[in-house]
Amino acid sequence: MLHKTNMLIGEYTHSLDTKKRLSLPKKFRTELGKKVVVTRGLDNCLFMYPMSQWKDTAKKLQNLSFAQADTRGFNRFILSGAVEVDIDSAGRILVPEYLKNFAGLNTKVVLAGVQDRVEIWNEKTWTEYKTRIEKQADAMAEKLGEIGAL
Amino acid sequence: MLHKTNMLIGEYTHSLDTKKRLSLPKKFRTELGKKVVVTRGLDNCLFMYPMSQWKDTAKKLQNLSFAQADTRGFNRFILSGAVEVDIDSAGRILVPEYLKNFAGLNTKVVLAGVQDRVEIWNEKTWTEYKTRIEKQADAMAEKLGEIGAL
DNA sequence: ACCTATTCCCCCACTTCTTCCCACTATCTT
DNA sequence: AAGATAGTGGGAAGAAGTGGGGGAATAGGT
Repeated sequence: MLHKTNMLIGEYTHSLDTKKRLSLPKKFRTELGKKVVVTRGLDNCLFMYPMSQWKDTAKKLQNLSFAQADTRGFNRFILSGAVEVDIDSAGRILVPEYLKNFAGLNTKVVLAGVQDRVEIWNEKTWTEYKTRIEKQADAMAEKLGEIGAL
Repeated sequence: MLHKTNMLIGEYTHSLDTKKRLSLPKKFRTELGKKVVVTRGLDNCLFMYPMSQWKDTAKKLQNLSFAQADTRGFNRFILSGAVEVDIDSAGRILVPEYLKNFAGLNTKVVLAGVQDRVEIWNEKTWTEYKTRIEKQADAMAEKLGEIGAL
């Protein structure tokens, strides 16, 4: 299913000001539209989806089995934290207090485009995560190559 | 799969200027078009793809689930590291700060054509890598010969 | 229901980085 | 030797990110 030609990619460091405003990178704005959904993400970051994309993602989550306690928990984790936020005239969003706390955000924030979502990270957490991943990347590529995914 | 008649081949040393601009070898330009994607590569270099080629790669990555920690990490590594850059009137691209840092680039940079992509290396890292590989090449050939790959 | 206090949003100003354009040099060609 | 072409460098206009003030809206308490 192809929605748009562009996907969200790239890494940008922006700052969260005292009013909890966060400006989005210019490159993301057209793709994101004027309203987004922000939610708790995995690995201690936030996920931000364009509205169109969010609907697909929410649907996928709903299709996960209700019977299992762990997927039920996973659902709650993602869905209960979701907020619809609109983008102001300067291309900024307002990050709710509880999400800011969840991701441990302070002034320095990293916005990372990953396919159909943007991830919002505390800068320090991000760099730590990245160095950890970089070490594994070569081995990972090899493994994916073996199963023919790449 | 070859789409065009030319493959990207050859090795060139160019310089990254103070504005993080990098001119592409003339030989690559027609093949690359006027827009490319640059991303984190393996072995500490950067990969540069023509748009057409990138789309294939990106599609493969889409199939990796974000529910698993390792593929999630690999996705972040590649996708958040990717940038769509266009080539200016002088045939140069702009290398983002974080990619420059990742590959440890300074002024001397090597551009190496590898089939359907161009790799961008710190010159020193490149020469070191090459000498290391050359030593292994004989042994490698033997191994590949044994399993009938060559 | 009213007043107060806080949050939020729009607008404007400032600063820094990017982008575009032009110019210089070196090398290769004719 | 002159001309062309590739690679490199720098200056100036423009845009993107950031920060703050004031008015509107919302919530909360009495």
